[in-house]
Amino acid sequence: MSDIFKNLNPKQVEAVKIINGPVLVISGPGSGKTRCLTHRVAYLISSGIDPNDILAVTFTNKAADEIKERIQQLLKIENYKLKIQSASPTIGTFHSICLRILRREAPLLGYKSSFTVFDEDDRLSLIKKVMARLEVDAKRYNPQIFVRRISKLKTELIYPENYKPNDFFTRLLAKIYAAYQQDLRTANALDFDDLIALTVRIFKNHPEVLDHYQDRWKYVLIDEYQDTSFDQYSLTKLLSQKYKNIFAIGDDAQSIYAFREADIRNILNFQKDYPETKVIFLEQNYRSTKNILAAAQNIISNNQNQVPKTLWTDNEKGEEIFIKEALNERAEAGFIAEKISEFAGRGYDFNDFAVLYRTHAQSRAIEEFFIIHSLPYQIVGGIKFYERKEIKDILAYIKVLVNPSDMVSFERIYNIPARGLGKTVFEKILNSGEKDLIEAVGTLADKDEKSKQGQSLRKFYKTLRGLKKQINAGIASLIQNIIKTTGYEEYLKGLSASKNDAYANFEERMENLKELLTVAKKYDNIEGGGGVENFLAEIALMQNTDTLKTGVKSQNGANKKVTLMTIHSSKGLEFPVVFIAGMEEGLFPHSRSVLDPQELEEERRLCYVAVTRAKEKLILSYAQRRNIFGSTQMNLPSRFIGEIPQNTIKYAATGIDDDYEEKIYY
DNA sequence: CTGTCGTTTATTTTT
DNA sequence: TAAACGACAG
Repeated sequence: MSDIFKNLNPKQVEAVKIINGPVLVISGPGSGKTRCLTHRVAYLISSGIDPNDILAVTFTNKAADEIKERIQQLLKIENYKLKIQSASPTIGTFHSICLRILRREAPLLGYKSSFTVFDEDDRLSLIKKVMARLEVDAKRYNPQIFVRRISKLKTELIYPENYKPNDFFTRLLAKIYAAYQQDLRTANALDFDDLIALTVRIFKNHPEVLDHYQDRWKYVLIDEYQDTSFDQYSLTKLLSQKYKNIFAIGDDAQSIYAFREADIRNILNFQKDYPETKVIFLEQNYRSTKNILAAAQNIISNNQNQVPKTLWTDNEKGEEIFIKEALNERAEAGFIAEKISEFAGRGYDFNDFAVLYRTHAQSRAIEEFFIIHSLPYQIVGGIKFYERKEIKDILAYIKVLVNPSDMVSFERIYNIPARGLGKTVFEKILNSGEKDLIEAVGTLADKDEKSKQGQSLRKFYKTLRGLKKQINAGIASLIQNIIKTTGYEEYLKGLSASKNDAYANFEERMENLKELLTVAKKYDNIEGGGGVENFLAEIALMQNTDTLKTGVKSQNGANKKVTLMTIHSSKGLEFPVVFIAGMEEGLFPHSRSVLDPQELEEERRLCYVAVTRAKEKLILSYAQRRNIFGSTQMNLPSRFIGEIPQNTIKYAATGIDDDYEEKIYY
């Protein structure tokens, strides 16, 4: 029993031990948030609570996996006498948990349980289609605007039937929204926002269903509560309404996703929602030096909208925060590269370094200088595995086989590989009135047996029918069959042969398909894996290969790399040495945010997140001039620099060794 | 279908 | 500046 508390400080113990009633844990950066959460779950189980009664919700798959793993380890150590062998708590992302609920309950809303999940791409394609149909000029109105607005409405739980437009644009939006939602229905598909919002709708409209899930999960834990949006907030509130055993953990100061509808008020108002709440502050920081922590603290203290708290640490004072003024972004990049080379010789590995920036565009200059200095690096946030064409193509085939009403996926594949079918035929198939698009192909083929096109249709029909039969024969073999019977490999060969497609070479694409096969095989091997539908859905809810490859990452130092990424993607991570580049007014805080006090506060939180990633060394830099969209801008140093206490700062010498441009071009 | 040309637009993105 | 997209010609 005692092992659960062994590595916890008194505050953490307190948070872990309160079993009943609402608990809010405000957990500062580096204060052991995940530890607190996982130990709490372990403690609940050790106190005799049925693991089945526990639900833990996270935002990312990565977080869910980490929590699962750590709980398992804890329970192994504790070696409980309990039934934990057979039962385990439910741990997953908001989306995956709602997916599971909807697989059972979607018929209540008139969707088939086998519904497809549309990802970001599918959703955009569908919006474009809708706009074309309604003759909305895509030049005048960027389709993305509608995607965003609709997404926003859904997180506010507003659907077309209760949306009240009030001017020309919103009337247009309402029209598109209604058509889009209708099309989703026709396709028997849900988008990401639907997963949450429709679950909430079911809970609201069907009290008996809500009651069932309230009893199913009597203990609800939510990670990163500051990042919840209104729909997610509503969901957790409904779920925990009956037993009120809600445990929310997070840090208002690290709320940086307002632009994705995260609403900081959810955490700020938690006590209003649950008057019985016990609030616990985790303020001891185990990560950073005193200097770094002081800097972070001073920066964030300039925000009005926050829960007051005082972080402290037993760590040593550490070095001063290093600030470098560079002539331009190239000089800045050169400085960072040289510093890393210098430190790397003194006991640091390359993966001890992170270079953080506000915008992706900043990575280019840095990258260039890393190459010049032969520094190994990786950029986080590049092309996502599942967004690659070859992966999307094959998945689209599977989607059509599973859900022949999915016109978005069908549109993707009807002429890939090229089989002489054009847009006109596609429209015909779509407007045939047949719900099953595969059958529509067959019917159309029957109509004209003779023509070249008719024969092509017949062949396509046969291919799809043949594949459909193998749908339950294992996902891996299904994929192999798709590649074989459609001639996809030859198609890829042809693609890479056309000179324009330089970077997407054949071998690389085949490698990616192999990777997909590996995932599929893994999935096939899970007993009761839930079949193709769930394979597709889970993939839709998963972004990077990294998520899949955890554990494969080499630990042996063979390929240690400096990490380059946006501050947003650095949340939750830590590094011994952190560089924050582009500390300039207009860039950070971003010019789009400086006018609105709310947005400025979010930028400040972003800065707080960035600074608190650092364990030992923190190096900030800014450029006097920066090339931005072709023209040179002169920016003042970021106001955030001025919010750091002077006695923790050391300014680097400027001027003398700044001529990096000369160094390259002489 | 493919390539070219002009136009547009450039913050962050857990699902 | 440059890259991404869409229109349109071949």
